[in-house]
Amino acid sequence: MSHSPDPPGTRQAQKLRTRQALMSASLELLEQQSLSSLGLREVTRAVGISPAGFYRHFCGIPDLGVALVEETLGSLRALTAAILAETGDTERRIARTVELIARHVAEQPAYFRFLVRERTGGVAPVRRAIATQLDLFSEELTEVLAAETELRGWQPEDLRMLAGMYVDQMVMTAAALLEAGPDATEETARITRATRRRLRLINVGSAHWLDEGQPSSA
Amino acid sequence: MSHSPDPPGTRQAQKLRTRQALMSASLELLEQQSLSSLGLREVTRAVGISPAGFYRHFCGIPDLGVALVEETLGSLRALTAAILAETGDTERRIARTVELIARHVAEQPAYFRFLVRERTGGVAPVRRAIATQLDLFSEELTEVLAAETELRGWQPEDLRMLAGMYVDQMVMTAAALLEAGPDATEETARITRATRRRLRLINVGSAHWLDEGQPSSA
DNA sequence: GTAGTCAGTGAACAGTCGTACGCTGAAACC
DNA sequence: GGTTTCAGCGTACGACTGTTCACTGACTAC
Repeated sequence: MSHSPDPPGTRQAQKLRTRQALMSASLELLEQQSLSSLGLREVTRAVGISPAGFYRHFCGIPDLGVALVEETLGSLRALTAAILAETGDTERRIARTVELIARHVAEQPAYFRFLVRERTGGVAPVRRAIATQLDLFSEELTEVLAAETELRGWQPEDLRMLAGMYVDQMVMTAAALLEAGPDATEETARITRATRRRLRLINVGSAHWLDEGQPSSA
Repeated sequence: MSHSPDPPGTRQAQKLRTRQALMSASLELLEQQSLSSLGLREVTRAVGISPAGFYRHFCGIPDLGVALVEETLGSLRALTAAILAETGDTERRIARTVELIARHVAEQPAYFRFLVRERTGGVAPVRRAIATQLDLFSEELTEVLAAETELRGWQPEDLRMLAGMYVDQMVMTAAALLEAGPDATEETARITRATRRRLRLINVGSAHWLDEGQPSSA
């Protein structure tokens, strides 16, 4: 029997699979607690490997946390890319943006919950990793905004400020939606409505920023 | 010796003092971790009482957390009262508001760190308690805004939205200042500058809200 | 085919954890 | 005065924690 001697790369593939299992199991456990209280044994038990096996993949829970940040990045990238691809008039873009946030949060609640919770959590390296990523998105958004015709003539620092407000608004909306839970349709509607209103206010503010927003005119 | 038989109420006073010690010790320990990983023994050890003694004051760590929320309220009340008492033109009020936030956070970092961290932390009752309090502040602020002459003619829901933005902006600023640390004067200046800019944008937005902010005009 | 690599094991380590029990001694009460 | 109350103690319990070590056995490379 010329059975192929197991597909090549079986070794490394299996290792990756276990690593992935550790991460997604952690993500599940983290829905009800925070990273600083997550136990190493708790994770390995959920995956079905021995505690010692954990160290073949991570040198500790904080390390796993940082890895989770990087994985979570995927969800965030997909969301922001979808938002930035949005076209149409302002009101339509606001509606679609909020819609997109709500859908992504509903589809991948664990990722967003992790980000929102550990952004201010008790594990410094994870906090830093999340902050770095959000800053990165903010910078990307700044560049996109710089190309916007409505924002012609804006100072770079003002553009950064505006981008930061959008990013923070996204995070806060995600946090509120998660807190409401998946079945609270009425509360969810309330949150998305409030977010649309906020984005509208920010847009009105930017429309008149150059008229009276700069302190130099004082 | 007609020594007074100890001031009356010694018993209750001592109990209160121990309770207070438990709470402030917890607050200190929480600067480096989150509530869901805070150990009961860890707290009693810091205070110098036996683990069993803890139960004379709280029925568990989550209970202590909720009590901490109520205590923390004092700091928040002082801050918001100071902000609301501010007068003068818009730009001056913005500057003073941000100044006040920075000072309060610098003077009572532990309280604000606790609020910011546990607002999205892993302990549901504490999360709810903080959300309730922040909602309360938001409502109070809504009523104050309703009396503002510049906001005459605003819909109640729009006022609530604006108040919510201010509150969230406060929380986010506090979070950023805490993350920077007390000695990062340059970073602190950067943060306060950015916050002033944001508040300015919100103000410009509200100044033109009635002109074009309402979706009914579409 | 044979030697080497290495993901995962299983046992043991010294701690820590939350909780329960009955006790003590001082404050509070009548 | 005597009696009651009760904050805090000491001890003990079983369960759980992170980390280490030498090990096995399936995969890989030559």
